[in-house]
Amino acid sequence: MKRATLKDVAERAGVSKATVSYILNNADKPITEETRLKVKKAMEELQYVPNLGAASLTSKTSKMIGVVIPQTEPGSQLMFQNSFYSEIISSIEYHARKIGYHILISGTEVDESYIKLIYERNLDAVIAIGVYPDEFFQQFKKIDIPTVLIDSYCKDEHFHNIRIDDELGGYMATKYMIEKHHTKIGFLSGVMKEDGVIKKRHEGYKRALEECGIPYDSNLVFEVGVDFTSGIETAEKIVKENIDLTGLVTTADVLAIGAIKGFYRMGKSVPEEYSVIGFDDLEISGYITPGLTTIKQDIHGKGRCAIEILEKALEDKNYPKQDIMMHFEVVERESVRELR
Amino acid sequence: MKRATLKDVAERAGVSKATVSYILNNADKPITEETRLKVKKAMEELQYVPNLGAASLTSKTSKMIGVVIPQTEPGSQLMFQNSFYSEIISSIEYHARKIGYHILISGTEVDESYIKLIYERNLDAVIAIGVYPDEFFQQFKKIDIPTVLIDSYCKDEHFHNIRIDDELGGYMATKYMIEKHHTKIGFLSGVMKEDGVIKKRHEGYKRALEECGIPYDSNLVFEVGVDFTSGIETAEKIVKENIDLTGLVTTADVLAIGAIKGFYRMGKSVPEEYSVIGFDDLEISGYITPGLTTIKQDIHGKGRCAIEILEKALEDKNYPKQDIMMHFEVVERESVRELR
DNA sequence: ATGATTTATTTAACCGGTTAAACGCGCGAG
DNA sequence: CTCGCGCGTTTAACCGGTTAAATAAATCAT
Repeated sequence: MKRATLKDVAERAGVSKATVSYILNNADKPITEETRLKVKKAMEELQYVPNLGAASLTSKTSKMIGVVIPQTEPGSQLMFQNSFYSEIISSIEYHARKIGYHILISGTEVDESYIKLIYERNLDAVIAIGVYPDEFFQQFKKIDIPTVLIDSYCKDEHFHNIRIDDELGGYMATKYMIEKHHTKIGFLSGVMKEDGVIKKRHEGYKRALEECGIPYDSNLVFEVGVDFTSGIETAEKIVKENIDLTGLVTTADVLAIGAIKGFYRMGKSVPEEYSVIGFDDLEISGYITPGLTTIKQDIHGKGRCAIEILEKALEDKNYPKQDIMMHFEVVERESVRELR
Repeated sequence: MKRATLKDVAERAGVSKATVSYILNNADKPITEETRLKVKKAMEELQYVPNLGAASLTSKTSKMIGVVIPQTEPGSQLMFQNSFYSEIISSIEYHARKIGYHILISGTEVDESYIKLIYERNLDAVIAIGVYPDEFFQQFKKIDIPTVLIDSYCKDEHFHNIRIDDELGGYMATKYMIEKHHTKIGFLSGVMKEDGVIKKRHEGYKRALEECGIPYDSNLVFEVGVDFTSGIETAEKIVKENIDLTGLVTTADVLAIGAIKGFYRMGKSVPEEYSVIGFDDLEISGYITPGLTTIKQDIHGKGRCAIEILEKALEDKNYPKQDIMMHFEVVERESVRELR
């Protein structure tokens, strides 16, 4: 009652293992229709399922793609602190499955041990989401497998890149506030890393202000963490310290949602007293009250695109490195009020 | 510049492959400290990383655990429609990693192809979250690997089970409403399956009503889907049709959040005009406005517990089947108002 | 001193596939 | 009639480990 192997199939069909293997992989070998049928029948009868692990031993391809996401808090149990990750991973998994790959998600602390995972499991490709220390990318360069970086701002042409024009995103969000006649606009973000997503958005924020003749005030910039709590605390601080602003541009929906909560806790309401604009457009953002006005990224598109690139790169070693810029747009809901 | 294999290590250390293998696996074999050191040194120098795929060929253990989640919408790209899944998976991944396992998440449509995944990848164990058709469990019984069912209500003693007392959960939520002096209490849930989670909670809802002398009214029971939209639509319907209730007991936070949105859209506010209680306590639930009063499940505990069971079951084939009942409690926030 | 044990290590078969090379065969060309 | 060739299939080595069994050396009991 044991599980059938390729050998069993071969014996039952009265052919050699090689023939079965060729048929299994639709290899480019001449096979009689008759033999093919015999073998297919045997597979059917034995309910044969190939052992991918064994196959990968010689074929050197595991049909698995690694997905790396940053571990903000080392040792944290929460892999998906930010729904952005779960949404993008949903999409990656879906499209990977369509082309016969499985994904292996790494909640690994970012260190050599991730490279280890690639070796251990013989991963065929990697998708890394987010910003990492340069050293991390150096390690990846050594292993020569197709790698897609999403939102990384790594300039190395050794990798495929998918990102958005973050500067423009920051600009658009700020501009939107200004169009609603806000002039005292804060900027709430995670910590800015050199050449990171957040820094770019911050530049866009500054450009929009400048363009409209609004002086930049560093007291209105809040560099915290990318989580609900940071949003709450900042909003509370704004109210408590009576910081003079009416609009808040944020770099993540979780920050915006937190800020709304913080204002509310201090007895202030959104958008009546404070306007808030998010970034990402998480699924939840349309369902909170008030609905969050935000910069909608095509999160699912990013996942799909990553797999599309890998599909080509996996079959053609010389597939040129891609640098994809995704589209985004403002979605208007209720968290920003038009002044006057 | 190729990657080192066990054979390379053996040669460099001047011992046989077997010795290296024994050392690698901390096998219960007598090995001189001297040899061990030599081998460790060689591994170090060659930066040896074992190939788990090759190992699993003979050892029959892949060090991978499959995680199945229900695909509500067939063909849906969204694997984590409900954050409940991403939260529990975070926890599973974290604890699995601690004991040296990786997880393989299946967004597979639930059919024979999942069983196929188990075979293909030689999975060592499976964790299935949610309710499935009986036929699905029958398939799992055939493959003899440790299986933990979370929230399944499958009575088969062939599996380990982790769940909560859903009847009591429904009861507590309803009772809570009643204690706040609500008497017209609706029940908003996903579709009830025979012996499913929702049915049990519904029974608890009825028991609480009965116990307090409140007549059960099937017009106040809304069996929809477990998603934001269903929540919104139901709330809108309640207002539009002027259905007479002041409190809404829901079976999921996403439903509750949707309902709050729906009420708001119809110009009604929570908790002033309608009180809503959720179920799960997702991370977001504490951060929306108003904060969601809900039945807090120990989501992370469920994940941890699943891995704890598997750890034991994997090392002891005769480890008895567990049936764990997790704890839960009401967390009070702002979505329920005390009447009068 | 001898046989029995124990300790440390090696041998070699095996896991379930893949794949380069070899093989037998029928057929058309010379 | 023989040679060369393409077709369909098989042979056998190999991938990178594991592990039962064998072996060699050291320790012990008698």
